[in-house]
Amino acid sequence: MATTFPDRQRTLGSLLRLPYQAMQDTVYGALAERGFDDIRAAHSAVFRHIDADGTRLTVLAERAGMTKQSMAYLVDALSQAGYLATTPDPHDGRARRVRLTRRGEQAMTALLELSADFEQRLAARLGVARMKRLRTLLEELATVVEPVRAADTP
Amino acid sequence: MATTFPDRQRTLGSLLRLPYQAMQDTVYGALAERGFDDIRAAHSAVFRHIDADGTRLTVLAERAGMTKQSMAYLVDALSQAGYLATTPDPHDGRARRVRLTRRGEQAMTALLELSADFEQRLAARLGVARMKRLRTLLEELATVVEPVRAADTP
DNA sequence: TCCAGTTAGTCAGTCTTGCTGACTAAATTG
DNA sequence: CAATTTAGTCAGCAAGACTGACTAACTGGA
Repeated sequence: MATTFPDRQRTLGSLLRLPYQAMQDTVYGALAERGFDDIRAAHSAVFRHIDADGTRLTVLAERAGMTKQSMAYLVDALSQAGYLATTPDPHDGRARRVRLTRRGEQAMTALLELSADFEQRLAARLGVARMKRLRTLLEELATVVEPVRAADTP
Repeated sequence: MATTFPDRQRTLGSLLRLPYQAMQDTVYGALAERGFDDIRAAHSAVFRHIDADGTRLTVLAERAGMTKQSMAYLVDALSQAGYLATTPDPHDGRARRVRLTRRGEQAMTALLELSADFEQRLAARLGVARMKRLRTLLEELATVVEPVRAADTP
């Protein structure tokens, strides 16, 4: 018999991870089926943070909370796959602006659609009202997370 | 000016990821400060799924949703660091039972404590009632995720 | 009972995604 | 204008996941 640890209740972490993982798997799986099979979850760090009129590599890295080398790696892959184009920054000879190509925009649209889809399917089972409350609570949680995190090392 | 994409509202995914990441960082950071500095977030796949009287490698892998090779890698690292001990299964000469050592139990206790701590600090800011509602909704969400995921490829 | 098939785990190699450190070239500032 | 900062690149490393091919041990049916 599996003697489970007695006091082991689900941590908040696992409650957050479960739906997050499921969503990732489903959304990126579906994205691949739609023909965007060279986009992986890690690449979302770019899509999430890029502006409509282009963004510098360093800014992308900052926003994503990673090193510029790591961001460069992601941008490189997406560029080679045709989702991004980089142009030199007219105001700064060192910098390059990273922009979405048309195909990049299509990918991002698909990504947002599929995410909304997944959420809607969850809402259909959970109840729309509940999903709305959940969303609201998560948004409130977001505003509260950073202070707690910062208070970590006083 | 950063011309953000107009219709970009937060996806459910990012709402889940933000607190999850923060919690991971905080909890595993604090765990390191308590002297368990050789335990990384990936190792939680073991702690989460191991039973008090030991568990087979393959079972751990199944529960964690990963290959047995990957799980073996994690178990190996934790064994070398003294958190796990493996004994041959008396009923099956092929199998090994993986168990927590005393130190392993201490680590797991710390892990659960620190997780509860973090949740409590969030609750203090969010309000206990809200945190309770959030938890309930996340638990309900969990029961609903698998069906939706399965319905993915009909 | 024995042999065919399944199961537990290992070995070897690969890929993805992050990191650090050292560097060049361009911009900024005192 | 020299010193410093900033943007990005190059090279190398590590963790954590994967696949494929394998050995040893168990199991069920003829």
